[in-house]
Amino acid sequence: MVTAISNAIRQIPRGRVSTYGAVAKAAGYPRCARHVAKVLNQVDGLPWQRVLGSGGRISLRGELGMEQRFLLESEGVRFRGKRADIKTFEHRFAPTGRKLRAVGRQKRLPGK
DNA sequence: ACTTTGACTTCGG
DNA sequence: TCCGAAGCCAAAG
Repeated sequence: MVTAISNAIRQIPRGRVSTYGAVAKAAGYPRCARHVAKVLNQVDGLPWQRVLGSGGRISLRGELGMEQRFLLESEGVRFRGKRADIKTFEHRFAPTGRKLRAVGRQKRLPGK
């Protein structure tokens, strides 16, 4: 799993970004956004700066956050205030037909 | 086997 | 738009 997620992250090309949730899903583990974060923190050699929170927000605080933003802008990713312009720069993962955990899970109770 | 741990996400206010 | 609460889930201790 750590491997699957790492691979997914490595697929994000320069000048593009993705989100924890999207990466998790692409790796075959929807709803495991937090694990993506953990992997980014543990495994090195990954383009960590290309993974953002939902909506293109940067989750890292302080210096690290600043650096992430700096690196992304260097790659050409533009920001709108606090968010990356995810609409135009989000990476679309190749459909690797991995079903693993993706199966059997339905949407949340419409209740509410 | 149980508890803690995340660079999360969505929703209501 | 910002904040807190609740939901989520595999890995590590």
